[in-house]
Amino acid sequence: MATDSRQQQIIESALRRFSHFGINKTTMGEIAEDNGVSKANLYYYFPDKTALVIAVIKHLIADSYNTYRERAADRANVLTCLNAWIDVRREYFEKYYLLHVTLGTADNSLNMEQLTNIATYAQSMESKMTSSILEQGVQNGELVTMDIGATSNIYVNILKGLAMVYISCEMNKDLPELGTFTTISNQQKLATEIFVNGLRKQKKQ
Amino acid sequence: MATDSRQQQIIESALRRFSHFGINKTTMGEIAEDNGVSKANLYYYFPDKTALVIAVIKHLIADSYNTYRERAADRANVLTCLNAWIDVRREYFEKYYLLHVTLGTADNSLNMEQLTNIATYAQSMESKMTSSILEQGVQNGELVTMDIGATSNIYVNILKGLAMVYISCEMNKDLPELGTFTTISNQQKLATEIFVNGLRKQKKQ
DNA sequence: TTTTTGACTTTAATTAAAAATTGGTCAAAT
DNA sequence: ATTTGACCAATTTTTAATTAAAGTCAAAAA
Repeated sequence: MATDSRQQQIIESALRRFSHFGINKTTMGEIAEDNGVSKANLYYYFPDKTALVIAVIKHLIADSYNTYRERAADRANVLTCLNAWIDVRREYFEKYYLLHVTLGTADNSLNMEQLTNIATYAQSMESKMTSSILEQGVQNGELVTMDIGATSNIYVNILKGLAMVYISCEMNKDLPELGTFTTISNQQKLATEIFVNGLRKQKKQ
Repeated sequence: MATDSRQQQIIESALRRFSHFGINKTTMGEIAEDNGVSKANLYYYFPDKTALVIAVIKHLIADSYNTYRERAADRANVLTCLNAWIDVRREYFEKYYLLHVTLGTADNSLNMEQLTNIATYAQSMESKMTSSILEQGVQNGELVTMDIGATSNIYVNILKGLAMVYISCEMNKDLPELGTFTTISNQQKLATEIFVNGLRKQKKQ
């Protein structure tokens, strides 16, 4: 369908603006201009700005999971899988940093309830993906049996929390220092190593 | 010294106001009134508002460490020590929540650089305390040898990060739900259990 | 000398109104 | 089915006026 591909086109152009200038500083008029159509026409494809933002985020979620799957097809153990996932996370976080942070400081023109919902959805997707990695580890005999839902949930929150800790330090500046994203993923990997170790089944000697 | 005890008195009254109304909504005039002295006299004891805030925070840090030491004198293993520390953290965080959060959204009348410094100091103190717990665990033979500085550092950031994750959800409301603090400390304890497990030395069989 | 204060200055927060921008709508055109 | 110019309502941004609070100081009180 032509409508569908035009929607994709709009989503990608919106993503560019959101990640360059943030959500609030990107107007529907500008996005329309970028696509060579009128603002009114934009509203033929998306009912409101919130819907467009959500479409962009869902696009990003799907994209990052595809990237991970391509890359992690042959990873054998839990630690390498999680490290690969952390790398993907870092790349997307660094690339679309402004989109991420401006989600938290959104305009009143955006529907905060819907934005909260999509954030919850994103986290549940991440927890689901972590679950499947842990699940595999349990079935391999690599990890002890555990409450996989609760464990992956807390693991995701640990990653998220570590990112927040280091990002909050750079909040005064307009954009964070280049090294911050690397610092975050390094800390996340260090934490992951200890965390996975704590779930590891002891080899019988 | 009378001056010293008067300072202590001012610190305690300021702490009450800071934790009830936040730092920004507490004026030096009000603190002076609470102590039955003029505002000008307050500036005889503290050079500026920032200095008073810092004195209050240092008081709180010392107080919480004393509480921990009293309580954890006979704790034997690493996990119970860290859990005891998490409980102390929770009590102080809940009690002085508004002081904590208003530190991050401070007025321009406060010296942000000095405030950042005291926050860094607080974290280094916490890291030091965690270090001594881990150190003891290593010497007990309970934990493997490790880079204690780096490990305690990341552990403190995990605790801090988990708190940030759950607090950020309640940021829209004026004050967070009652259960949030319990949720945070429960998650912190769960993470701690896995974390300590990951540092545990394997018993020879 | 140490402590205290009233009166003062300066800086920052708050408020209110005006102007500009932007999200969103709709009938009509293609 | 798609597109648009013209339009409205709501929001943000700007500006200036007002208020309030941080911080100072010479002089008094202890």
